[in-house]
Amino acid sequence: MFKSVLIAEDQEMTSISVRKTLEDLNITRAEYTYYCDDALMHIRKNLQGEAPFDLLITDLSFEEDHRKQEIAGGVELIDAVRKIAPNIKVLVFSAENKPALIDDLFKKHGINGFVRKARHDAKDLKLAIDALAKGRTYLSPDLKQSVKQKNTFEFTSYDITIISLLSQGTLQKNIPSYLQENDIKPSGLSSVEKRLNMMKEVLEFSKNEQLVAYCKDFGII
Amino acid sequence: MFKSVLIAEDQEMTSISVRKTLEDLNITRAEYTYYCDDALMHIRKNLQGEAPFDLLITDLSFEEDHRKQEIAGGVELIDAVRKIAPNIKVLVFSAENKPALIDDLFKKHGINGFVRKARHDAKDLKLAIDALAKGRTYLSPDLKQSVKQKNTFEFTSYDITIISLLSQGTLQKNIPSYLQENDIKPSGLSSVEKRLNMMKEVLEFSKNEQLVAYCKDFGII
DNA sequence: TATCGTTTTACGGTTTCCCGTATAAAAACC
DNA sequence: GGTTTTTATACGGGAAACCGTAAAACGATA
Repeated sequence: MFKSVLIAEDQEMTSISVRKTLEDLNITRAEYTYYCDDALMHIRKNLQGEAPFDLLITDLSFEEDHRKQEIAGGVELIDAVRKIAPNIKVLVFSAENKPALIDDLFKKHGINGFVRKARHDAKDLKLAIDALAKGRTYLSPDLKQSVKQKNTFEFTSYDITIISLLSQGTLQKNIPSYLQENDIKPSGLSSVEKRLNMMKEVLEFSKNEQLVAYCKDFGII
Repeated sequence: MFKSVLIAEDQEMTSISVRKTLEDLNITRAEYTYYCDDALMHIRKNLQGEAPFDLLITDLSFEEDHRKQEIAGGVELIDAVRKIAPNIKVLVFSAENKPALIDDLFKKHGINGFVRKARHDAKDLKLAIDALAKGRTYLSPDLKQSVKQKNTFEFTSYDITIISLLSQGTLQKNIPSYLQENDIKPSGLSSVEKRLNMMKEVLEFSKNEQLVAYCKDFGII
């Protein structure tokens, strides 16, 4: 089992229950921070000490307040931590439930587990910590299907660029000039139209507004 | 101080910390439910008993699962509870931070306190319970300003209908026929255009796609 | 280099959207 | 009841988006 755990969570109430959960698992050495910057600092400080952290439990969204932070959210914190402590296990504890996003966390940010803040999250969290301690990964049961099934369509970065521009108010006919300036190819208006049509056909949409709504819902943009 | 408290909260972790908070305040008689229907049942059952509940602490959003529920969310629960137990104090504990919505809770649904799930929510919750016990109302400090200032733009149900239709792929020119079928007035195309223009002007947008993205971001649709 | 196949771009016609103005209806006021 | 003010609808010209087709550019291969 883990010897030393760090909790990065800005909600006091949730932080308290996570600590209590650790106590239940007989993990006595746990520290907690309410800010991402503090979390990174704690980890850095204990790197060479007698008891470096072997598990980080972190939220994804942290609220801004008067204290200016270098690290804005959980994803950036994970990347920063991984750079200085590659072997620490990372368990994300968040209310997020967008499959595309969670998939990314495992594949691109190398997290070891994800527990969603939901009905049985206390039990879930214990199971997750246990699984991670045994070298396995963990994903909340209610998410397992949705992440696997790879929701219908794989958006390329090109697609995301186009839809983002639309959602920011860029005129379709002005997208080519933006693409050229950023050396993105193809940049022709017809190519943009073609790609949009293709996306809409696959997803059975007829309007750009639907695409934007869809991408917002699944955290793609 | 309160004698008997009921907690309606679907997240196990949060429910645990709320119970712990009550213990800290020496409130020993607390029950908890993970579903709205159960909460109403508990209150109804204890109405005539020796210790009817004098405080309800409830979340707003409850997730659906296999158990079919009559009461879908916190707002409906509050209304239902108020009908059978007009004197119970109601404290909402939620991550919600839309000023318009919170304002409504106090004015139209007669809640006594609102604590936002945020950085200092544990301290906040204790202060709130104490305030309510003394017959006062309570609102999280970070919300006090924003509720007053009624931020940005107030979407009417008419606005939301229009933007929802767009996000579902309805052609703008077909919106009038939908509005007529549902007896929504005004139903003219010009009126729809006018309203869309007005929204875009206020929010400094130029395209419908931006409106859809904005409404998705703030949970308006 | 020539040829084939694919991808990208250019162009034109049609539909939809955008926006201003004019008319019609309703509400408020005297 | 009549007038003013506000609100809703109708219409039309121009811009943007949509969609199919044709031409051009590109890549791989021989």
